[in-house]
Amino acid sequence: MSRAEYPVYLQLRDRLWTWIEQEQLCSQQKLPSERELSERFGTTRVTIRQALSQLEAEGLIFRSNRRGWYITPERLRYDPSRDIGFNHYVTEQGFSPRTETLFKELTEMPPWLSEITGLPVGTPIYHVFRRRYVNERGLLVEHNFINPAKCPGLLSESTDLSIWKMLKEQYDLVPDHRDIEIYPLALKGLEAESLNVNQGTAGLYIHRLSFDQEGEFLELDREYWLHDALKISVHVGSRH
Amino acid sequence: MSRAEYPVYLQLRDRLWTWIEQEQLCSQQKLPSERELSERFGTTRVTIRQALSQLEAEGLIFRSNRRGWYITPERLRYDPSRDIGFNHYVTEQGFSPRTETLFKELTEMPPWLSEITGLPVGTPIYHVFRRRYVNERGLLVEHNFINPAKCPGLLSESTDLSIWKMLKEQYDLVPDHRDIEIYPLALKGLEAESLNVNQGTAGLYIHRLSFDQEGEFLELDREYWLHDALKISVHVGSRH
DNA sequence: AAGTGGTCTAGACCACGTG
DNA sequence: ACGTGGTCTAGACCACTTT
Repeated sequence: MSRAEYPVYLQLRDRLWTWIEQEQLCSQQKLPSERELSERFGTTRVTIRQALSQLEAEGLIFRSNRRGWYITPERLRYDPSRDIGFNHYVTEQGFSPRTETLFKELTEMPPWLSEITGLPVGTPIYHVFRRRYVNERGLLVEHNFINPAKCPGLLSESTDLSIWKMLKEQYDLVPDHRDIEIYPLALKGLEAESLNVNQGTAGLYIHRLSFDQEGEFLELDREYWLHDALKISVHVGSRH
Repeated sequence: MSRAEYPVYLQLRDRLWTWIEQEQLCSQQKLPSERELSERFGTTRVTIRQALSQLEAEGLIFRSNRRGWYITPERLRYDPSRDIGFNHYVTEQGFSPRTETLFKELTEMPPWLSEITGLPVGTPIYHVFRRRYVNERGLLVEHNFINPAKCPGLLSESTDLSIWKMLKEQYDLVPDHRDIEIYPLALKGLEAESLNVNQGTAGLYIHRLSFDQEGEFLELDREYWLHDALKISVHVGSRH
C-alpha cells in the first residue's frame, strides 16, 4: 500500500523505470514519444515530462535537444589527477573516444585568466575549444588555455588528439603541480549548445590549472561535462 | 534586439537575476511568493517556476521544501583528500558549522559493503547517519560505516563532532590510503527528506573508502551534498 | 485561517528534426 | 509534410507552513 500523498509523477517514474527494465532497453536506445508515453500511462504530457525529468536527474535517461529521450550509457570513470589523455582512459575502459576541435586561436590573456595565472593581461595565450565523444555521444566540451611561451607552434598541429601527449613528447613538458576544482553547475550558452542539451541542464565543471617545475603557468583546462557522464575516481595515499 | 526564439522563461531568468541584484538580496534571504512574482513579471506561475528552476540549477537560489525560495550562500570549499574534519575547514572559511547525529547503530555488514571492503557479510559494523549544517543551512547528510574492530566503543561517544579526530586522538587511527569517488546524482528518499529538499533535487555524491597501513578496512564515508553547496578544491603534486 | 508551494489537467502553438 | 519536443496558458486542488 503506497502512501496516499505519493505523487503521480513519482509513481510514473517508478513505472517507467520497471517498464524500461522489462523492455530491456539498452544504452543509447530511444524511448517512445512523450505523447505515446502519456497515453500508455494514462496521464498528460506535462506529468509524464515531470517523471522523465526525474529519471533524467537520476541519470537513467537523457535527452538530445528536440530529438527525444534515450537510455544513458554507463558512467565513464575519470581520474583528473592522472597524467593520461582522454583517448587513453576511454579506450582503457572499452569505449570508443572521439575529439572534435570546434575552434583554436592565439589570443590575449583576459583579466580573469590573468588573476589565476599571475601573468599580465594581454600576454599571448593559446585557446582551444574541443568537444569530446564517447561512443558517439558528446559528453563534454573543454576549453584549453595554453602558455605559448612553453610550446610555440602548438596550434599548427592537430588538436584532435591528446594535448597532454603533444606537450610531453614534442615539448618535453610535464606538469609538476596542479590545482583542481570540481563542482556541479548548469550548462548554459555555448556549452549547452555545443553539447546539444537544453539550457540549464545539470553538468559538472572540472578545472585544472597546471604549472611546471619552475612554478610557471603551463595550461588551464576547463571542462564542462554532462552530469550523468562520469564518475570521478581517485586514489590517495600510498599503495597504488 | 533579442532573438525571436529566446524563450520567455530565459528572459524571466535574466530579469529575475537583475532584479535580485538590484534589490541587493543577500545569502539566505527569502524571495517573494511565486504568485506575487508571476504577477510582477506578467506571466503565469508555471512559467515563473521554470525560470526559478533555472536559477536553482545555476545555484543562485535554492528552495526549502514548501517554504519558498532563498538566495544561495557562497559555496564551501572542500578538499576530500585532506585529513581535517568538517568543523575545522568550515570555521577556517569563516562559517559556522553544526552536526546532528540522526541515528547511530551497531549492525551487520550488508553484501554491497562486503564487496567493497572485502570483509565477510555479517561482520559487525558501526553505522552513523549525520546531517551537517553551515550557517544553519543543511548542506549534506553522511553515512559513516566504521570498522568496530579498530575502535571498540566508538558509538558510546558523541558523534556530533569530528569522527576523524576521535579515530586519530583516541584510537591512534590514521588512514593510510583512500579510494575516493565523486559524481553528480539526484537526491532521493531518505537523503532528500533529511535535507528538506524535493525528490530529485540535484546533488553531489562523495564516497571515501579508507584503509590503514595494514591495508585493512577502516571506514567508509558516503556523503550526499546539495549541488550548490560546495566547490571541491584539490592540490596535486609537489609544492604545497 | 490564510497563504504558500507542490502537483496536475487539458488544452495550444511553434520551431525543429526526421522521413 | 509530419510528428516531435519545447514552451506557454489559465485554471484547479491539496497539504503543508506560517500567521
